[in-house]
Amino acid sequence: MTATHKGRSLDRQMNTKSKAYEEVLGEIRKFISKNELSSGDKLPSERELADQLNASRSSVREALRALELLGLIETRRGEGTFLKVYRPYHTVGLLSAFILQDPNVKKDIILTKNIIEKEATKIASSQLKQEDMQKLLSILENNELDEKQRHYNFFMVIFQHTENNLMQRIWQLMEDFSYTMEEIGYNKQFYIDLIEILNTNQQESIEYLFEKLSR
Amino acid sequence: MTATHKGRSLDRQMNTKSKAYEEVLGEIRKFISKNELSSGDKLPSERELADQLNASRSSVREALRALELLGLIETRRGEGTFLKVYRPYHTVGLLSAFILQDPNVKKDIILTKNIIEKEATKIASSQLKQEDMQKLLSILENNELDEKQRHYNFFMVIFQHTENNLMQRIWQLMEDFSYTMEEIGYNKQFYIDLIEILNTNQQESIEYLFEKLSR
DNA sequence: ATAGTTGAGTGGTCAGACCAATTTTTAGCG
DNA sequence: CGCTAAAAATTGGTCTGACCACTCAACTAT
Repeated sequence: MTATHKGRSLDRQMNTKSKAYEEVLGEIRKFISKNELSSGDKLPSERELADQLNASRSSVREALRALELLGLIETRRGEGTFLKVYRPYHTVGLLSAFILQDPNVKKDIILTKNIIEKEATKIASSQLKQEDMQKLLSILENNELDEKQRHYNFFMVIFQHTENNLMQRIWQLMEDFSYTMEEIGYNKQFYIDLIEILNTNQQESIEYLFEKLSR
Repeated sequence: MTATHKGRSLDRQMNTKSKAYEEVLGEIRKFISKNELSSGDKLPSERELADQLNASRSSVREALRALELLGLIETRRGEGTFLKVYRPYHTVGLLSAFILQDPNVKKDIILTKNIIEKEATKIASSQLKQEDMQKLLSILENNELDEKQRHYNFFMVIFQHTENNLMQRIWQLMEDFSYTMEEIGYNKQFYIDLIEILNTNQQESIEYLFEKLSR
């Protein structure tokens, strides 16, 4: 009875029965790395992808829509699909509406974010120049920024001097999640102290300053 | 009822010309909050949603797939779609996979992983009991483990005492990625020293021990 | 009462058809 | 030859309808 059996070409085992759109996701990732695409570059069209990956256009679209919602790609009707600079703020609103208030997750995010900020500051401390300090000060003095924006901009400057993109991305993501929840600590004095420490190059005090936040 | 005019029922303004799947996303969110659904609860079927939201099943699926990729829902063929406990870990993993295309992220991974291991150790240090120390020792003495496995098992014990799932998840992810690249540092003496430090409760030395690795 | 069958419901995937916006090509004119 | 305007091709956006594979509950025959 032949059992036609046409499903995905490669379900090497039963255990890896991934869905079509997940495989498409993986293939797109491979394609990006193989061709060394970066933000702004164009991806093949949906029809082309479907053809090359041996999947239907619907499946390809499911993968692309998911990527779009995550903010990794941008699609322009009539033009195509493009890689995007990852900017988190977009997805948050939607996400937070779905997220149930799990206090454990909240605590993890705050703690981990705090650690990453501390380490980033330690790394960046030797790289910050006088103009960077000026930039940090002007962020503090800019009264048009609310607390969240101030924090984000402040540490954005710092992360840019860590030369560690991965850490910055992880941080941005957590910043994103914590955007909707009331942050703890981080009063204005914290930033002032931090700038002072950076100015006088007392790197050992960074640890101490951040430690105070956790309590 | 007029019935003609079939485009999206509500494009409140021209400026908010959202796509169908985005509106579906919003409608699903409303549905969830209106019916006070929480994790484990079942969503209407795809066909039902398509019908109620006046959209095609394709559009509904694009929205659902995006939610699934975000880790907000879970689908079981033959059963239905269910709300899931939200875990940011999933998203972190997903994003990282796309971020790691950059060739010089290798360095970033090693550095970041190192930082996380250090901080996790500091956090866990006060939680580790005598039996845990015994476990760590036995991992070191198990000659059936290769370097990678030893490292993984060793820190897995430590991360289990941090009570920070997010951090552990991030670490595991980076472990995965670094699996194919030759690791630096981490000779056997490192673990021995670390155990000694933990035994004698010299938490200040943790920082120093890890610092040596980076050079 | 039990075991086996059947059928309805659900997600997974696909093919094909239009529409709408944009780009590229072509045709036409000066 | 050069420019502009129309036509064609390309691309994303949406919808319809069709199967398949899987799950579960109702039904049936033993």
